[in-house]
Amino acid sequence: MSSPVVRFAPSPTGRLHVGNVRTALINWLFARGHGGTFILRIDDTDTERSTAEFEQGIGDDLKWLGLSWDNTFKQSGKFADYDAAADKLREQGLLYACYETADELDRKRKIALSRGRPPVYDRAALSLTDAERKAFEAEGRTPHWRFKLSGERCVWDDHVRGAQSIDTASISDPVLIRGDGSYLYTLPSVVDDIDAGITHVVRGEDHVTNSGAQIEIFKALGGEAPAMAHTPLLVGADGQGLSKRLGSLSVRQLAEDGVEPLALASLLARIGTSDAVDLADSLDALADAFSFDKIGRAPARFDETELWGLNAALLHGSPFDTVKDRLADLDPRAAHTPLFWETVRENCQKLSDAKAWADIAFGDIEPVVDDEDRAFIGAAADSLPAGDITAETWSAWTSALKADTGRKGRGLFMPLRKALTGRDHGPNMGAMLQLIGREKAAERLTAASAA
RNA sequence: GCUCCCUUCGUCUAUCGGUUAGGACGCCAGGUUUUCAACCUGGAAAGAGGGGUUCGAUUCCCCUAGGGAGUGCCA
Repeated sequence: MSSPVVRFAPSPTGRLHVGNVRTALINWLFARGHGGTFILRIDDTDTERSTAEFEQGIGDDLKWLGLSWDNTFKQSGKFADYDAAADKLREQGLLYACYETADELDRKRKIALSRGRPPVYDRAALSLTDAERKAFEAEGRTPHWRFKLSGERCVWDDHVRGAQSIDTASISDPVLIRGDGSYLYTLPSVVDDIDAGITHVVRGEDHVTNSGAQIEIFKALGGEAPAMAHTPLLVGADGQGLSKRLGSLSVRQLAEDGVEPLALASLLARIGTSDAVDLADSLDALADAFSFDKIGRAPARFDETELWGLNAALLHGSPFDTVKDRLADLDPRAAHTPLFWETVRENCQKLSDAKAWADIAFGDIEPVVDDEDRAFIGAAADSLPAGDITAETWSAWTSALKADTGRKGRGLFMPLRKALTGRDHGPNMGAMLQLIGREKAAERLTAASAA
């Protein structure tokens, strides 16, 4: 395949959530895997709802995930191009003025529905006389403009869905220009796709009907429609649509909750595909493995439990150097020695979990001791080897305790763990003892045996 | 209502009419270990339901049920 050119086209009316960032990721992976170009297009034709803040936020979300773009532009700067395209359509008689109000259209839809008919626009405006048009304009109505669909079946070979066929007679002629003269997304998208030389339109399957109409617009504007790939949408772990939970599943929220970018990318790139969902080494590795024909046609389940599993796996394999700075921000004590991270990472699902272990290793804790272990802890306090605590201290100490007390296994180790860390689970005790240090260890053991 | 799409172990999926229906994650058990984790070994676990077509259906067709999407002067 010659280098593809793809685009991700969010509208800056909110932050990215897992659903649309997945579309961005798939576009990026496809481009990256084929030496192509990834364009970020800001669809801000809806000037009412679009904000510069959201635009910035979307960029931040993409960068956080690790997606960079080769080029970016905003639709709000290209109105002249859209005007020219609209003229071209008018010349062909494919763009016609309509005078119905939103309420009237709404009523027409309801009537059609109540009669068991599909709510397709009846093209009443097409048979308006000049006098009628003048009358409408005299009462102050400004027209909105619809594209005249051919009424034929629009077919294409979708990279994900296979052979597609949309009966354009069964859908309404799309409104391209609002009554106030502003553009809806339909026409600008096509104009920009032609202009940018987009070779593949990759988006969610909520757009398949749009594609039917837009392919006709591509043709009317003299362009050849790009290849199309419509991916199934995401559903929640319960199999239900994601829409109600979108707020909590924003990229920003997930990042704040401690999700690592590569964990999210690994999950989003693989769910709903025939590849196993596991942690990828890098985005590039994901790109190498990516292929449209691995994507299934059923909705893909986005399961947060799975995400956290990947997040933990990522952290467990992260070397100290890669997290040192963030650890220092979290708690300066956690970044002093690689031993700390190497010891506690196996017990972290998110990086911030290390904070609790730093408190246990370096702060003050409440030792935990069961009554029947009190004497044993007392003996342990007395036999703590003298001198600095090294990697060997723990095993020397516990071996001696084993010989002296006859305790072994869980009965030997668990009381020590609880007395030293205040918890019944946690990282390797040999290393924890080193981190805790002689002084604090002695204090805790004494406190536990006396309590 | 109408249109389109989908339905295989708990989950994501493989299977291009004939398979002991395979894999991954998860789960369970055993092993190892010092708890957790990791690791090793083993195990349980699936064709939504009903009709066809066929020598033979998970696979093809129809119906039903369930799910997703669309049906906007949103994108």
